[in-house]
Amino acid sequence: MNRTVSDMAYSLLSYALLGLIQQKPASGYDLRKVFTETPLASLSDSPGAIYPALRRLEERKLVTGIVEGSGLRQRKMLRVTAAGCDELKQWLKKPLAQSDIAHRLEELMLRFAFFDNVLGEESTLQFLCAFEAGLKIHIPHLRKCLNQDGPKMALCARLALENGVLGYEAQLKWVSHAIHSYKKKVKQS
Amino acid sequence: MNRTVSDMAYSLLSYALLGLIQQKPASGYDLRKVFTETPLASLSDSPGAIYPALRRLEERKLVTGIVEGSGLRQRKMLRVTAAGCDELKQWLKKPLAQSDIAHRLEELMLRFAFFDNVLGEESTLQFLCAFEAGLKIHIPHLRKCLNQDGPKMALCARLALENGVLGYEAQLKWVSHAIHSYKKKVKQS
DNA sequence: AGCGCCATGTAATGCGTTACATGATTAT
DNA sequence: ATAATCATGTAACGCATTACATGGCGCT
Repeated sequence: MNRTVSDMAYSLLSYALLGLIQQKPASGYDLRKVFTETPLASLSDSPGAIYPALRRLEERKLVTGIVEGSGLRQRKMLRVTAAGCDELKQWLKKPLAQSDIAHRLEELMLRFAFFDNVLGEESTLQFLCAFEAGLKIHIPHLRKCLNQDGPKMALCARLALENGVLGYEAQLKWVSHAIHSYKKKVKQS
Repeated sequence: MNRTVSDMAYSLLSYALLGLIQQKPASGYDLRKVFTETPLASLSDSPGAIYPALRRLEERKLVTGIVEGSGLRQRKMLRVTAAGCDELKQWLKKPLAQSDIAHRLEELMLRFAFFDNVLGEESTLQFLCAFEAGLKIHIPHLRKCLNQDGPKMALCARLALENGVLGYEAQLKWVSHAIHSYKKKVKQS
């Protein structure tokens, strides 16, 4: 997977939590519900994952928590610090590598979902165009694999590979739709 | 993610290795190359993941290794045992849950890619039909989210959600193509 | 009175990541 | 000769998983 420390200072879960808290201050319980109830996020909703991750974010001063305890029954509301917002922005701005397209599509989409109000219009369009360009390189490569090895492969294996190709082609359709939507919005503002 | 021990006795990587070894006896190095060079498998190709995983498979008697050492420069060729083949079959035969469709599509496709020569035609078609049925439940659910929350969401977040929906719709197209291909093959034999 | 939800955690365990290490063989 | 590839590992580390634990609150 060739991922070095500089690529990922924090875990995906941490970034997702950071992004959600940035959108709207929330408690650990709120965040858990996002992962259990909403379709986005195939991330862990278990308290054993979330609370330690939040503690780490707090230790590293990316978020701060204020206990909203009316008596007992306390709720710790978390909000991002300036450093946290900066760290999030760094993550979102990471240039997208071809290997991200080949192996980490979910991470790319998770990042993109947090672009609003953090990255500007220019960066967003840049991301989408880079994504489109990457897909246009990756898809022919996959098709070549399919044409070369497909006839030799057993049926299910070949169908699974075709599934991958069709998935990427759907991504390509999406990205041109996304670019169109985004440009329309830019013009309106 | 609600995954209990009975759901996943071994890691995804372990099953992928087991499946590949079942297809064709291989050395650790061969298996690494599969993960670095072929498009299928977003799994780790690092020796620190693969060799320990192979050792565990050997300890648990799911594979056996014979050292093919012409002098030095040894190569340990691994092949599945009867127990290993059985364990693989158990994994492949697991009934697919709705949560698999919502959160673990990659795992489903990985499983499907190993169906050839392990599961029969009936199980394979059953899997595809269950997958299709699951998608037909999941897609309207996602669409509903999009229609309800979409207007309230910021643009990138909404586009990311749309990306998910389009992805699942591509899956639905694929599955009907796959069922068609598979039925054609069954008739021929 | 008891059940389910709110709300936050901890402990043991297993596994993947990263980085390091070793040595043989083939190509240039 | 020396770089790249073959081939297999180990050690420290971080993090997710699983299961367990605690207690208040609201409803019936």
